[in-house]
Amino acid sequence: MIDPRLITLRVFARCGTVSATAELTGYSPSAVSAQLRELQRVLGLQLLTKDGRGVRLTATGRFLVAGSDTLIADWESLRAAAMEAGDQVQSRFGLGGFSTAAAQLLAPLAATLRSTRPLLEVQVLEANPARCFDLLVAERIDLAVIVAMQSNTYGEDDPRFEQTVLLDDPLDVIIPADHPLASRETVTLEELASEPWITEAAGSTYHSLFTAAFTAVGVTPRIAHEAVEWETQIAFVGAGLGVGLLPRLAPLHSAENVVRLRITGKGKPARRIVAAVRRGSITSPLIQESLGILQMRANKIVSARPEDDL
Amino acid sequence: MIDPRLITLRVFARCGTVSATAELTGYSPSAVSAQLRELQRVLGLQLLTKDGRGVRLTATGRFLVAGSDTLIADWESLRAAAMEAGDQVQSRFGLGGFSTAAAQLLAPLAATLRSTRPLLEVQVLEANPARCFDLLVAERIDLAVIVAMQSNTYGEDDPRFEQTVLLDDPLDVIIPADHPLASRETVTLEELASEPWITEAAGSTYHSLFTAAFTAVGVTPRIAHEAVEWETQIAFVGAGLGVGLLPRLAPLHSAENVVRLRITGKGKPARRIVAAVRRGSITSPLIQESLGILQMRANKIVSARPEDDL
DNA sequence: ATCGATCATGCATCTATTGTGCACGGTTAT
DNA sequence: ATAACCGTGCACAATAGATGCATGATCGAT
Repeated sequence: MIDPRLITLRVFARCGTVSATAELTGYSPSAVSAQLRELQRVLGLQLLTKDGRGVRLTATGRFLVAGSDTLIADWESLRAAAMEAGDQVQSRFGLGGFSTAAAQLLAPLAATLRSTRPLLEVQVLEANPARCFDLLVAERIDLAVIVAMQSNTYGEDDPRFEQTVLLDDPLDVIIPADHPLASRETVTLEELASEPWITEAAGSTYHSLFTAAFTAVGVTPRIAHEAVEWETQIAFVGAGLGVGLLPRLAPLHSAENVVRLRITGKGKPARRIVAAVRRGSITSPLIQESLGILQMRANKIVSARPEDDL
Repeated sequence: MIDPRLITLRVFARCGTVSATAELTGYSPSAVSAQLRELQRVLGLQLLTKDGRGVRLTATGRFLVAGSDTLIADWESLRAAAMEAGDQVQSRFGLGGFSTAAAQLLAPLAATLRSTRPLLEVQVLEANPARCFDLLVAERIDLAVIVAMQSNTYGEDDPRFEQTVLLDDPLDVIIPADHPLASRETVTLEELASEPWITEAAGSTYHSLFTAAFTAVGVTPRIAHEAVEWETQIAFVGAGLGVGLLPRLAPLHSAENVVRLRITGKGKPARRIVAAVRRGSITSPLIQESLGILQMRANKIVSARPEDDL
């Protein structure tokens, strides 16, 4: 309902370049350029200035973008209230999420929605957390499921988003099936301190989670191997190369030679899974229903494993 | 910046029929119909129902329209602030007003703006007060100058408009030049109680002003003739057919055989001239400038006449 | 300093949206 | 019953808007 050109401007304010804006919004760079030019013309305002080989927001532009936060939120709020009052939902619904979250939570959600609301057009986009927020601003998606990290999570008071904790996804240990501890039901990180560890590449989303878990118990683990995907990591463990941490949400499938154990003791690492929506839209019936489904699904998976796993 | 289809819906909410909405917005009825249909489709909401040979807002529709008031006001407010911050003004500016107000106040304003801001596209629409408010909602005009009446003025708290009093335009008496009182500078209504009066048709905008003036002094005037335009009324007075009331803003031009006298005594009738804008836009530089010009112009005219007149 | 990469924008082209005009069906009032 | 009115569907036209490529400008690296 808000002029798409203003949305484009807001996306530009986030990413700073026309090309990136084009990529995020799904337009071509020319279209973004034309839209921004047209926006300035119709408002009679100079919003952009040349800056090197790129363009940059003017003070007026920044002012407009900042002020538009409440405008967008108000619209979302109004739309949500109208949906609720009319007992109807929108025709399109975009979901975004990262890796395991997307696979384990979003896919079932999308499937459920498709069956309960056949005429609803559901679209799922896999994207990392930062991009998810961009996609929310760009209105490509309406709901994002992300792993909360200091780097990507926004404050409670961010005027653009509203976030609700879905669950704290505990990290389990995966060890080779022939490992001495494999028959145990739970372990502590201290017991595994001297093991060779398999983790993600330093700087990746989950690596900081890994280090945080061990600094909590005062142990410095030895990193033997690095993997990018969970599947790879699991395979490494299965091959006896070491042990690793695996979020409970991540499925083991029926990997041979690998056992999942719960962690006990004072170091109980977990990653926080958060749902983010555009501010104001949280009361929308479809969002509410989706959050319920996600939460139910998440709790079921977390409480079920590892007993029922494999 | 707000989707024009929502504006169309808001206009429809005011006037109730597609045809009237089309006339007000400048679209064809088919276009309005298509816009409303499209709006419902994209929102996934049913906003209209068939009602006899017309259509009517659903509860959801009314809800949406009511809620959109603040949205529009927020946008106007933001735009005004951005204009102010950027020290720039919009490229188009629509003015609306009624009869003498339009002629005496808006025309000079438009002329001034045209000269001081050559690249600003100024448009003036003559329309009665009620229509002016419709045109404001339809965003055909941005500023309206109207004569305040209980019937057309809206409360201070109306979420759609903001109104500021420009001036109280006093009513003068016009009498034939050969009338015994013609050499006087001021008269009271009581002195003219027995004169044959010339007024507007009963039920017209100014007729109630006429009656209100006399009820205030407890006199029941004899209405001899009725005219629709000021010019006609002045001609009647010039022909010696009676006396009449003329707002000071209305020019006598250099009508032969007619004299304008100020009214003294406890019955000092006046009509209130009000400027109305969409809520939120009042702080816009262009609006502020226009209000200043209008006020100055109005005060000059009111204080100058009738001495400098003819 | 040169070359390549990146970025924004203008232009020609095409597409798709959107408005118009007319005709039709349904409803109300005379 | 007839006429007036209202809203809507359809064919057509106009306009807005997106694309892809080319261009110019800037920055970084060799």
